[in-house]
Amino acid sequence: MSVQPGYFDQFQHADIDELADAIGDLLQNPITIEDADHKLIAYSSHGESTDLARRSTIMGRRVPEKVLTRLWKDGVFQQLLTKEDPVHIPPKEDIGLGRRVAIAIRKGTDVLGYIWAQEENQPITEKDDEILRQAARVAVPRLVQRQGKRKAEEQRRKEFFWELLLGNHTSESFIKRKAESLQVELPAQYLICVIEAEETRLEQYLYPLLLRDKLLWVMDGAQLILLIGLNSQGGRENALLLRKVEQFLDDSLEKLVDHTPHGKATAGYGKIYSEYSDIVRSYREALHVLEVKRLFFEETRQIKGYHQLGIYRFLRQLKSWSDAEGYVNEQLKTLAAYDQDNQTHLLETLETYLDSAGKVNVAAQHLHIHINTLNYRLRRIEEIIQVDLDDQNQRTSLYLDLKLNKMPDTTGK
Amino acid sequence: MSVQPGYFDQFQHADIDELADAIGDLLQNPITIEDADHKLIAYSSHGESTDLARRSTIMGRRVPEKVLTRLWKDGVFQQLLTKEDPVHIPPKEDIGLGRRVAIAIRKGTDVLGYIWAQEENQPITEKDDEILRQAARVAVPRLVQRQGKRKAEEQRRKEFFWELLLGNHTSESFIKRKAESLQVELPAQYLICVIEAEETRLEQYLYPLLLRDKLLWVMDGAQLILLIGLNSQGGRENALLLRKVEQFLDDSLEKLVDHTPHGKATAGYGKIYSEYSDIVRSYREALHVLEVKRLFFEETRQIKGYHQLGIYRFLRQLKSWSDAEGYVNEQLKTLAAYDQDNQTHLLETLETYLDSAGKVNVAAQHLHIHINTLNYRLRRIEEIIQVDLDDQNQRTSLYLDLKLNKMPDTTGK
DNA sequence: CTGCCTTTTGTGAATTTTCACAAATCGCTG
DNA sequence: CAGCGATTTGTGAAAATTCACAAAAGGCAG
Repeated sequence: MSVQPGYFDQFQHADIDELADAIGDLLQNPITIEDADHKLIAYSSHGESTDLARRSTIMGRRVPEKVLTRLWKDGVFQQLLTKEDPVHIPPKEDIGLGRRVAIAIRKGTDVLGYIWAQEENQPITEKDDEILRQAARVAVPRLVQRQGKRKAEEQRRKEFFWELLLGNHTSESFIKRKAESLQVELPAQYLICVIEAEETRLEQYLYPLLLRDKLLWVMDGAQLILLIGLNSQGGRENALLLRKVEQFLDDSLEKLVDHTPHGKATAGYGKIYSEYSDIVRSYREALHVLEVKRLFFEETRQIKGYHQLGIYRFLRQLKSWSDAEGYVNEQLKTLAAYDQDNQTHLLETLETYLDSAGKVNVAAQHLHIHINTLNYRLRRIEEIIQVDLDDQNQRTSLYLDLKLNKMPDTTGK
Repeated sequence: MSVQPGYFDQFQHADIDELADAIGDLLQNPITIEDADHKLIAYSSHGESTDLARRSTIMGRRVPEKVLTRLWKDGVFQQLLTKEDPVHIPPKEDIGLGRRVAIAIRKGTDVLGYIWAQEENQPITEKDDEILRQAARVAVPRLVQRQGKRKAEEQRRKEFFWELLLGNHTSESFIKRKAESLQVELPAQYLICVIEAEETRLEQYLYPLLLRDKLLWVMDGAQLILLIGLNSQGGRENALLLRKVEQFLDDSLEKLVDHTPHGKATAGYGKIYSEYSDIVRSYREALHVLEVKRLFFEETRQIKGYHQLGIYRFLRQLKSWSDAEGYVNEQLKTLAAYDQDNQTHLLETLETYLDSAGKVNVAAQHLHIHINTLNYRLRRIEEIIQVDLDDQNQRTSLYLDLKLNKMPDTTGK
C-alpha cells in the first residue's frame, strides 16, 4: 500500500481521532496515538481487537506500566527515541502484546508522542513505513497544541525544584503553598539523588522511571537530579527504604552502562530529610558523594549514599586543614623515599594492607604476592617508619594520611 | 657552741669571705657559700680539707654536676628548698662527699643561695643550727646585691622567650640579634616542651635539669614551658634525638610523680623546627598535646609528642566541624539506644574491639569476657547497625565517631 | 666473579581466629 | 511457672595468622 505525498494534509485541522481512523484505513490495522507520557490521545475505531495490550491501553487511557517497562527493557523506546523511522516490534506474548510497528512523533529533537500500528489484519511492510512517516508529521501541530500547557507547567515545576535545590526558600509554609499551587506532591520524607553519565540523552533512558513515579527531576549538564520520596514516617524502616533506593539506582545505572559507549555512570544520594528547606542539604550531600567517587573510584565502588561515606565524609575538609597547616606525614614521606631508593613497593603494600582491614590473606591476594612476603614487608615497614601496626591510632592515622595524599592540593585554590 | 643574737651584725658590710671565715671559726669547720645556681661565692680559709667535693667545688668555682645530681636525686635540695632549718646530710662516700650541714639563704620564698658546713674537725650539733640560721640571715643582702643584675638579665631572657612563644617576632634576623644581645644561645634545631603538674613549686623539682643545660624556660601557672635544643642538623637522626627527649621527660615526670601528692603530672612537646619564628607553632603543638591528653587520658597514655598524636591531631577540629554540620552517627545512636533498652554493653564492646585493632583476644581480655561472647557481640553489632567490620572505611569511621562522641559539645561555646 | 645485603618464596609448627553446635543463664511474658 | 528469646560460656574442628628458619633470587660494590 502506498500514498501520495500530502495525502494527510486534509486532516491538518480535523479531529485527531479522524487521523487515527485514516491511518487505520490505509494500513488496514488498528491504530493508537499516544503522547510522550504514553497517555492515549486517539485510537482508530477498527472493530474488535484481540490484542490485550491495546484493550488495556484504551480502557486505562494509558499504556499499562508492565508493557512500558518491558518495552524500555527491550530497548524498543531507545530505538524510537533515536531513530526517525518506524520501528518494527516482534510480538511479546507473555505481556499480551501482538506484533506491531511504531514511530515517534517528533518536533526537532523533542519527542511529542507515538503512533502505534498493530499488525492484526495484514502485515505492515517496509513500504508502509512512508505512510507512518507522513502521519507522524501531520500529527505534530495537534500534539504541540496539546502539550503546550503541560510543558509550561512542567517548566515552572522544574524551576521551583531548582529553587529548592539551591536553598532559595527557607520557609516551610511558603514551600508547601507553592508546591500546592504547582500541583507538586511533596512527600513526607525524601532524599535527593544525582545520577551522572557521559551520555547526553541521559534522561531519555530513565524516562520510564521518572514518569512512572511522577518524580521531581531536572537535568544539569550530564547530571540528572531527582527527588525521591519515601512514604513512611517510621524512622525504623528507613533502612528498608534505602535498600529500595539502592535497588532503583542499581537498575538505572545498569541500564545506563548498557547503553553508553564507555560505560561510565555513577550515582550519589544525600541523607533523608523531612523539612523541605533541607533539600539543599541533601542535594549538596549527593554532589559530595559524586565528588568523592571521582577521587576515590576504586575505594568507593559500592558507596552511593552520603551516610555510607564513612571517612570520605570529612576527608576533603581534613585535606584543606592539613594543607593550611603545612602538615605532612613524615612516616609516609620516609616510606615513599625508601620505595624510590630501593625500587620497592612498601607504600602500596601498606595501603593495600590497611584497605584490607588488616587481613593478610586478603591483602596478599590483592597484591599478588606470597603471604610471607607481605608479612616480611609489614615488619620492614614497622622498622623503617617506626610504627606499631597493632596500635589502632597509628594505623588509623596512616590510613587517613594515605588517602589524604591521594587528594589534589588545596593550597593552590 | 652557741652565739649571742646579733653576733653576725658586724659582718653586715664586710666582705662575704670574712663571713665565711667567721662561721668557720664558730663551728670549727670548713664553710662554703654558694648562690642559687651553685656557683661558689665564698669559702672559709680553714686549712687543707680532705673532702673531695669541697676541693672540686673551689677549684671549679661551682659545685660539680655529679654532686648536684646526686643531692637532687636523694631529695636533699627538696628539703633545703622547703625547710627553713639547716639540713644534716649523711656522708656519700661514692661521690667524695663527707658529712655536712647546709642551710638555704632565703628572702621571702625565694632561695638566693646556700651555706655549707662540713663536719670535718668536729661534729655539728642541733645547737649549732642557730649559728647557721643567723649566718644565713646576714648573708641575704650580699646575695641580693650580687644576684640583682643576674636576675634582671634572667627576667629579660624570660620575657624574650615569652615573646617567641606568643609569636610576636617574625623576623629571623631580628630574633637572632636580640638573642645575641641577651646572651641566649639559640640551638640550630629545637622543640618546645610543656610539663604540667599540680605541684606549685614545679620548677624547683626540675631545677637541676633546667640549670644543667642552660635551657630557656618559663613558668605559666602550673605549666613549665621549655625550649629543648637538638644539636644536630641531620634530619636522619631526629628519631634518636626525640628518644632522648622522651627519656628526659620520663625522668622528669617520674621525679614529679614521686613528689606530688596525687601524682598527676603530664608533658607534651611540639614538632622540631629550625626557624625561630616557628617557636609559637611548636608551643601550640605542645599545648594541643596536653589538651588531648586531658580529654583522652587512657588512650594517649604513651603519647607525649605532637607527631605521635595520630588521629588526635585533628579530632578537636573535626568535632567542631561535625557539630556545626549537625552530624550524628546514626549507627552509634542506634547502638546506644539498644544498650539502653536491653542493658547490654555493645557500644563499649565495639570501642574496646576497635581500640584493640581488631584483635579479639586482646579485646576480650580488656572486657573480662569470654572470647566467644565477644564474637557473638560483634556479630550482633554488625546486625543491629548494619555494618561490615571487615571494611576498613566503615571501621575507621566508627572508630573516629566513637572518639568524637567522647568529646564535649562545641556548639554551646 | 664473589661476597654481602635485601627481598621473595617455601616449609612446618605453634598460636589465634573463625565457625558450628550445645548447654546454661537470665529477663520477660502469657 | 513454662516457654521464649537474648545472652553467655563451653567444646572442638577447620581455617587463618604468626613465627622461626632456610633456600633462592636479585642488585650492587669491591
